[in-house]
Amino acid sequence: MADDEHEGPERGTDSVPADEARPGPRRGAPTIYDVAQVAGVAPSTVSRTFSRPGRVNSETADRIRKVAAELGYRTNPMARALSTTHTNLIALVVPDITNPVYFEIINGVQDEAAEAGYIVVLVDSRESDRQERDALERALPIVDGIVLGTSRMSDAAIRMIAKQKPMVVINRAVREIPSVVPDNPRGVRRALEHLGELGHTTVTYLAGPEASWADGMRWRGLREASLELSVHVRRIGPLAPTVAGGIAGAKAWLQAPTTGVIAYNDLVAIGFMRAVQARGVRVPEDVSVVGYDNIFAADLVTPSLTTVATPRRALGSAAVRNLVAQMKGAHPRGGPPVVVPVKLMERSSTAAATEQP
Amino acid sequence: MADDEHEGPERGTDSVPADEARPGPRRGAPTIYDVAQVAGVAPSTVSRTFSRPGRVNSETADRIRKVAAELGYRTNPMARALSTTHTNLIALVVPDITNPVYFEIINGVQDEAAEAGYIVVLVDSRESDRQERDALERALPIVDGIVLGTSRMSDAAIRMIAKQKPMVVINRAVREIPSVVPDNPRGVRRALEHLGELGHTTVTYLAGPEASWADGMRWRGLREASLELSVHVRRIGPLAPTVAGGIAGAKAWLQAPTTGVIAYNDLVAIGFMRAVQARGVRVPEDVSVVGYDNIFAADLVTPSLTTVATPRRALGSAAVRNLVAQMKGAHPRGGPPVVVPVKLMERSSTAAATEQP
DNA sequence: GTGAAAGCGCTAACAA
DNA sequence: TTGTTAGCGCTTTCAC
Repeated sequence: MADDEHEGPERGTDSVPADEARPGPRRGAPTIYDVAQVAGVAPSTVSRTFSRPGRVNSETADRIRKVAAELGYRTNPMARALSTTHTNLIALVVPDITNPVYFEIINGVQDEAAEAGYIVVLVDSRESDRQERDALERALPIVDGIVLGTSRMSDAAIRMIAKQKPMVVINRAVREIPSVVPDNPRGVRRALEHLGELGHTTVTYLAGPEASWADGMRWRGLREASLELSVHVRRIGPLAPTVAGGIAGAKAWLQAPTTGVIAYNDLVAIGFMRAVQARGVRVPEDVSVVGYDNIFAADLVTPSLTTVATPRRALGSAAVRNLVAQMKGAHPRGGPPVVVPVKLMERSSTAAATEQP
Repeated sequence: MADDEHEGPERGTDSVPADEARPGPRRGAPTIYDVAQVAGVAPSTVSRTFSRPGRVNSETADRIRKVAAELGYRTNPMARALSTTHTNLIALVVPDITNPVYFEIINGVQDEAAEAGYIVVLVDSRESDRQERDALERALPIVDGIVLGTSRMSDAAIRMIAKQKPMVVINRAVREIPSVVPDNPRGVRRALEHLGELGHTTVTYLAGPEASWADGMRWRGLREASLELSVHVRRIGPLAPTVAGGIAGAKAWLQAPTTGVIAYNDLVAIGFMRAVQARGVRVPEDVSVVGYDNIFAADLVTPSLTTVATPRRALGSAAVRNLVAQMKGAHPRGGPPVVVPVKLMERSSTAAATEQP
């Protein structure tokens, strides 16, 4: 281990009491210049070794890598970013981390991003247009691309931002912007089919927030399916996409009950069930309810909730794949959204229709 | 709108078919030099205007800001980072985003970080020591500090990293490293007290993962409280901190039932309830169960779960406050952990003890 | 295949 | 208070 003697004194200096070295950037972290000097090559060669392997003789490269390892060299991301103008960061925007729907999306995004060598920056928009724009504005200059997971911003605002950085939108279609969405029409259709097969002739749709693109899609899909399947659908809402929203929906529903109910999402469905159960209405005996999303809690409540499972992890990873392609130079395809399939999870909150409650 | 004529031709060029302008860094984004020139000052003055307001004449500053606004100047974070060596990014490490326990922590961290002008980078360690180290290793060079939300790494590994960047640990105490933890001893004590008051004389503790620092704390707290309160405690485990873990725990518990059960966390409690209910055991009539954490689903299950609420949002924000102080130069205080209070939520899964089931 | 040198955009002494 | 001048560490032509 008789190293290059140049190292001697410096190492020695380095080993003063660690207490002295307060946390922070390592003073004198080795740079390409240090490596270059020890390896007896030019800095540019060291740079190439790490940024363009292959553009350098494999023997010199080996030597350089060895020296780098010995010196503990790590390429400085900021310096690299300054000259290349990309950071290997992507922003993931979600309206509310607290909403169980996003966990899996986050996971999908994380996984795929990690695989592609990107780090993700979380932007929580707190369900607010303003917050979302501000937070995004702050993150924008440091990221290479953006995944918009269910945005609350206007199409115009979204397009504005998409002009500045590659972007892909989840759970929403915005013209000219690549997007990936679950197969909502199919989802609500399956839900309605299921209820129809169980003999329900009229079902109530507990609608989501007015601004929700997905809600529009679902309601439309429901109406279309309604015709084909000759099941009547009614609509209550708009409702907040939460347990509280479901409770509010229940109040309205009690005025004019139906034997079947399809909710905007699982949270609403759960709120609805609790509220009607509290009034003595039995689920599924008196009313069958179908949720949407298949969140974790759907399988925990009593009765367990029949629901349309959206492939949220797939949504997240598909989005990142698309984004990475864009960042690698592919032109953003303004085509139709990528749609990923959904699946009906039949559980215990639905049963054959009996008489009107 | 007769702008500076210099802009004319370039703007024109800029408005060619948008398809041509592939997404990416705005070509020729204005720099401090552009602003300086137009404002008739030196670049350094522009720099100061934004990085050290106050160190520049307020009139010139106004003028500069005006020009900057007109030109659409935005300071380049990468360039700034390169010369200052800090990025205004902090890393938040959580073992599993999917675990409901972390949502609120994430929120607390996000809020406090935003307030302090930091952006958070999410590092999901997938409950794996390896993954955590790798991911952290990647994020390390670009962040100014780290919040470790329930780490799976060894104390030594943690200390290693803390040498490089300011850090604060949540849910765990590591010597020499600032940390913030919930009042676990108090939490389990309250749980046991509650059960004791209800007449339970023997309770089973459904233990968490072996590697869990919190589990150790809770078990220890339980044993101590057991003496004082003269309630017998038994232990089953280690168990995975999941619904599945709870189901496994139920199997063991059925061999030797007790009228009271305290679970490592809510997920375990929920799994336990489901499993014993499936065997015909009634909750709370036959067995009272207390969870830990008060996750969202705790109030959704049947019966709703009595549980110890940990102030997770407070945990997150306290951690960031401490971290920011460190990054601002305060020496990391190796003192005792900051402990935040917990609270017992009495719901429907606990009731007076009857005979042994 | 490798080296020399010019930036990337900003901050930070040091002068004036 | 403001200007001048070096860098920060890396990438990237352009020669050799």
